[in-house]
Amino acid sequence: MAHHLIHRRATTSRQSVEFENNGLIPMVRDFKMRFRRLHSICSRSLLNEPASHLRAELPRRKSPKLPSCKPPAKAEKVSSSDIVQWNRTITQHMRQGECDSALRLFNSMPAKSYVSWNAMISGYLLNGRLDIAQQLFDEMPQRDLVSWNIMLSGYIKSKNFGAAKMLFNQMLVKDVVSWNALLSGYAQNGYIADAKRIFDMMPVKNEISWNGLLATYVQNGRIEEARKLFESKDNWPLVSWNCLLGGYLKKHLLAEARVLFDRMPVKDQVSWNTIISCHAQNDNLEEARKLFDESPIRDVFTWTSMLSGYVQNGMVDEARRIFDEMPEKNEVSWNAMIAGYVQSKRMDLAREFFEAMPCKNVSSWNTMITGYAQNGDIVSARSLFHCMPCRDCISWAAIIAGYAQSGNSEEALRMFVEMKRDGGRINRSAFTCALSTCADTAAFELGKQIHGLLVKAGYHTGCYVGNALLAMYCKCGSIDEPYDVFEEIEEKDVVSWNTMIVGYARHGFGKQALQLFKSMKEAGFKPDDVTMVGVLSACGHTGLIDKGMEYFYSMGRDYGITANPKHYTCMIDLLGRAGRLNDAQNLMKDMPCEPDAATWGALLGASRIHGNTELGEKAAEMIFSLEPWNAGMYVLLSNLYAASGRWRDVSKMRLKMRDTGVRKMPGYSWVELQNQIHLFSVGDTMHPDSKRIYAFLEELELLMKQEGYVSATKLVLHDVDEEEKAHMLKYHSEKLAVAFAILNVPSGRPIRVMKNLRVCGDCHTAIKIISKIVGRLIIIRDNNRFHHFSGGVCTCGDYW
DNA sequence: ATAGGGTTAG
Repeated sequence: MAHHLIHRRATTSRQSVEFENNGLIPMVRDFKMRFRRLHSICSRSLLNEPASHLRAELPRRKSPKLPSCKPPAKAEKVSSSDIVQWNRTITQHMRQGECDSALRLFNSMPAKSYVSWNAMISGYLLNGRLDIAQQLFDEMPQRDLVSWNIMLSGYIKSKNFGAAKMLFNQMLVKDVVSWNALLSGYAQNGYIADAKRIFDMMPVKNEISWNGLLATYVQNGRIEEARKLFESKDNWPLVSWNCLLGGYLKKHLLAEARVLFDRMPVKDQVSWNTIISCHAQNDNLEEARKLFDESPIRDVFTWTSMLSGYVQNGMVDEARRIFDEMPEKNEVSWNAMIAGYVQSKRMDLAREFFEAMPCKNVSSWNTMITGYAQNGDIVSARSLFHCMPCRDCISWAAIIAGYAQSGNSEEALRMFVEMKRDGGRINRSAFTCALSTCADTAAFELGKQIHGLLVKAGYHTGCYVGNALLAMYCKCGSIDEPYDVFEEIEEKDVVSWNTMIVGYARHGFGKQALQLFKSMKEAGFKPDDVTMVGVLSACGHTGLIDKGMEYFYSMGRDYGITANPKHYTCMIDLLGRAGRLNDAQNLMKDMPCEPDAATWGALLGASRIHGNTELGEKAAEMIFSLEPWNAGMYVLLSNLYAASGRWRDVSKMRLKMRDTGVRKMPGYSWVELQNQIHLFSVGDTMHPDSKRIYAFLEELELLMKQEGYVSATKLVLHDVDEEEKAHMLKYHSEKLAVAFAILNVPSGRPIRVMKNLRVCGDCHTAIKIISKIVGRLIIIRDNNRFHHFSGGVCTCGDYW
């Protein structure tokens, strides 16, 4: 386990609140801040780079020849048209990524204007050098409004929204460009309501402002609001038409997109490309092809849209034809082709194209890594990951997912920690992956720390990440925290609701699950098959037999959901719990699909609880034929025999297991304590605290006897063979883990124990009483559900 | 000559 890897607890506090005062900050403060910043930048640059970029002189590296413009070397007076010419050249150089030669020009200018400085700043920002841009901005003798606006958008583009807001507030004069930039900052950071507020506050609006609000809605998936805004006004410029069209594309609203496209008064190449990919991505390749042929111009985007349309529809050979036909290819086209081969599991061809690709970028590497990982070749994925020239957050996410999916959770989490240490930005997908790995391995402590990082990154309100976070808490045995997470998800989808409902159900909180189901419908969501599994099992847990039946029989009519084996399993469970074994059997006979092992398992469980050995045997036979390797079922049947005193059959089962070569998976229970996993097996004496644990258990037994508890093992010992007897005399792993946790988890905090198998019945009874004696909440996760023991009762209602 | 809005791949 990798839990010891992060020792420091992540802070969950939000970043400090930023001030906002509409730019009415006194001059003095502005200068003081500026001075302090300037000072710190200067001393920093003395340590790192001797600011050669700024203090003029020529940078060390050789730069290409300068364009024709000759600087007037000896001129004493510089005409303004000369300065304009210089400025223009600086911009040209910057656009070609030639920062050094631009700087050389700048340094050799006999006279500079605002524009010269601004062009330099803007150029550095264009080339990703926020640090130098900032330094120049601070050093320039005077700034005009454009300087401020350049810096403002620079901060926003480099994801420094906090700095952007500060800068905006420091601006004494603002124009519509400044406001528009701020608006787009709010939009890009997902602050929809704030963006609207800014829009309403703007003293002057132009068409870019209107488009900014429209883009806010589109970028954040609020397509309905975007549509409403768009229809509220006429005369939108072409970009806005394209913007809404792009929104429809993202939401796969093909019909809406088509209507809008046909309504467009003017269409440019972007509009054609968008509508083509709209059709291509929505299984309408014929129409896409027609539009492709109709399109007045076909640029790389047009061709690539078509290509990726074929790829997305699994038509990799057609994609290849397009690829070969394309007059011009860029890295996106190559990557799409590689992705096509990856998807069709032709990794050798993907590799061939990858090797042949002249312009590999990070995405090409990422596609290959993801491909290898998804095709189960973690070794190749890993080797590409290690030799790629530069990694981004997607590369990390891909390798983390690869490890997680190949069952190597430990390595997956280790990579996450390493990625964090690497210092780069962690994207949503890496978070989601790491969280679901935590969920699978019940790495609660790490999961909570990741939650802290999520809040800092501002991702916790997002739907995908939020759902993963929610699932992590549910699967790690918590039920209050997930609800908080659930509430914080800003745009809940069906999965969010389902995760929460199923979470409640698995924890035995049937009432809450059904309440949430009600809210879900009120919120306008249409339940799907997963929702109904949650609802039906919640009904089972709460003993609402009739209600459950009603939901089961009406879900087709109300929501168009056909019952699958999972729904039937819930119903068998529900009827079984109520002792209605005949009804359960009849229901199974009525199933339109063949019952699977889980469904028979539910029947076996019901038979066991109600002591119906005959039915249990029948169910077990079915399970053995369907899943001969399912050791759990042999054990279950064996327990059923034991409960009815059929000891000979118990040993027969043992023989049968031996003959079929099925090995009972050894039972383990574990407790996570301060980033360490404490693992226990039956009768375990390996733990350093072993003596204390056993002494405590004996002490507990005395108290439990006073509560009327009689150990089931003591009752049946005389009929068990020697081996079994020795086994039963020992404490089961869950008891050891619970005792250890009571001794070590600070009082007031819940005790969480994980077990890889079903909780033993005797232990279940014992732990109920223990929860009462010690006055603690004990939560046990077994292989398929949660038990919350408190005050002598368990949320499973003694049926699991 | 410098600042604000839209489309394609992973």
